Amino acid sequence: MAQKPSIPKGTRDFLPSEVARRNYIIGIVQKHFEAYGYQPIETPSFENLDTLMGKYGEEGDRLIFKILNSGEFAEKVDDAIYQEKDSKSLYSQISEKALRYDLTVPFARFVVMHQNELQFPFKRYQIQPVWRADRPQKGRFREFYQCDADVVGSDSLLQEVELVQLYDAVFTDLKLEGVTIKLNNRKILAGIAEVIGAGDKLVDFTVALDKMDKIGEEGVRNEMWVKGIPQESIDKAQPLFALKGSNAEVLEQLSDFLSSSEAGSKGVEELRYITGTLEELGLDCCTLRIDVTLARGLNYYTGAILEVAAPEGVSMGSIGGGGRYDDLTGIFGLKDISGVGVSFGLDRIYLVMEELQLFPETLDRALDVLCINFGDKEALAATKLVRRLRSAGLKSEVYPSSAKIQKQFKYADNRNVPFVILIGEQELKDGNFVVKNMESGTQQSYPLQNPDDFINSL
RNA sequence: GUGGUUGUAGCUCAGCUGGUUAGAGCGCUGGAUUGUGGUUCCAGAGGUCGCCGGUUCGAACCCGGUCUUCCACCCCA
Repeated sequence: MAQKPSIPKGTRDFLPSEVARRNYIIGIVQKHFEAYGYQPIETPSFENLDTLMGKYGEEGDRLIFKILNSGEFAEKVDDAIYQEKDSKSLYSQISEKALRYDLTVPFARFVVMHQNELQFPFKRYQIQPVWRADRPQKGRFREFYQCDADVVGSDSLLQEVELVQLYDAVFTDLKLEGVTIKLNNRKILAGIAEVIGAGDKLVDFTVALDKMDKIGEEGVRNEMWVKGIPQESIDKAQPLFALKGSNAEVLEQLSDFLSSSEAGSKGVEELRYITGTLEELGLDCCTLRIDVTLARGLNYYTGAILEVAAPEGVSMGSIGGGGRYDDLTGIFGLKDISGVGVSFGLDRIYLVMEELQLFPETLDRALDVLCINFGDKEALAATKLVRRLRSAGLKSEVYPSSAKIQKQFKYADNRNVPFVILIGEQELKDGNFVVKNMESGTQQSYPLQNPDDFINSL
């Protein structure tokens, strides 16, 4: 009995037209990565489990796909641990590898391992799939692509400026207008927590603040209270809810609010430089907005935090994110290397572009020319012609059998082929081939010996 | 991980309080049209109603489980 085929939850097959569209996005992203001086690298699909564990927080650990050890792994499990039924202590006994969860941590590992072969500052880009054992939703898959650009070995804020420009360049090229790049700084968040006297609750504080968009001021205050942040501190945070105006004005208000915090002031100073410089340079299609409620991002970020929101009206989570991490390589034994990078969420950008119908129609064109097959002799002549068309860069083929002309034309139509070439008995005798323009329906003949006129007419 | 939601032809979906051979549109195949597609007309093929089990004389429909889809949490691209 044939079993009904299926693929695992949260994974997808891609049809030719989908691959064409994905490659269109990847091509543009890659082009700009290289224009900004980033070099490509690749890392394995799976890493040692302990390379990944503990780098993404407790929630992240849960979402890492663990790979079961090979062989008789069950025999090696400690009886006591087995009896405890505690998954966490079992991991180390039955799994020592895991699918990569993002591209940043493997990159940090890569930098440490290859530090003597790299020229610092090192700028790399990487476009590869990652896996998360998440529960799928719209725009959320268990296997998806990230397109990352990071630079390590430079603590210059010019890098942050360039990364925002990079975002802008890519989205402009994709014609994806109305994208908002949200900017914040971990130091500002730390400073706020410090100023209001909730320094020990930094994580709970920022997680609550991050929900501002969703649950509003009242909800945020409530969530903070539930998490055990003193009412007095929550009241002190009041000015944050009232931040208004341009980026410069928001920074002015923040600067006052954080004047007593060294870290906070530093964070304000950094954002002032970044936004000021970008103001001078200008952005083509993106809006840069300082957003103190932006707290997301993995917990290794230490400076700037970036998140990219899809154009208004499109319901989609962030389509990109990034930030600065001062000590990610430190975990692997290489101190004092600062890194900063951004990520493009290919799959979500795809969905947004699809919804806004931003893909060029020509992407569907997988074939430029189809030659009708009239029989062995005619097909041979067609094959000779096709060879010349191919070397001229035209995607061409001869229909493989002398099926009904009607059927062959229908095939051409379904494949969106713009030109159909006919070489039948008559054409062969005259030494011609007839080109039919499928859109206009007009036909024109050219000499078989010299197809250049046709090629040049395209 | 928690709560909900969805599944019927290749696709989009009908299918009444359970009742006999499960329907439509689009698509597909063939013909009208022996060297011309997209329009039109005619004909045809295609379904273990996600899967497993239960209730019932009888289940696409009711119940349980499971897988999948999507959604809200959680978290994130």
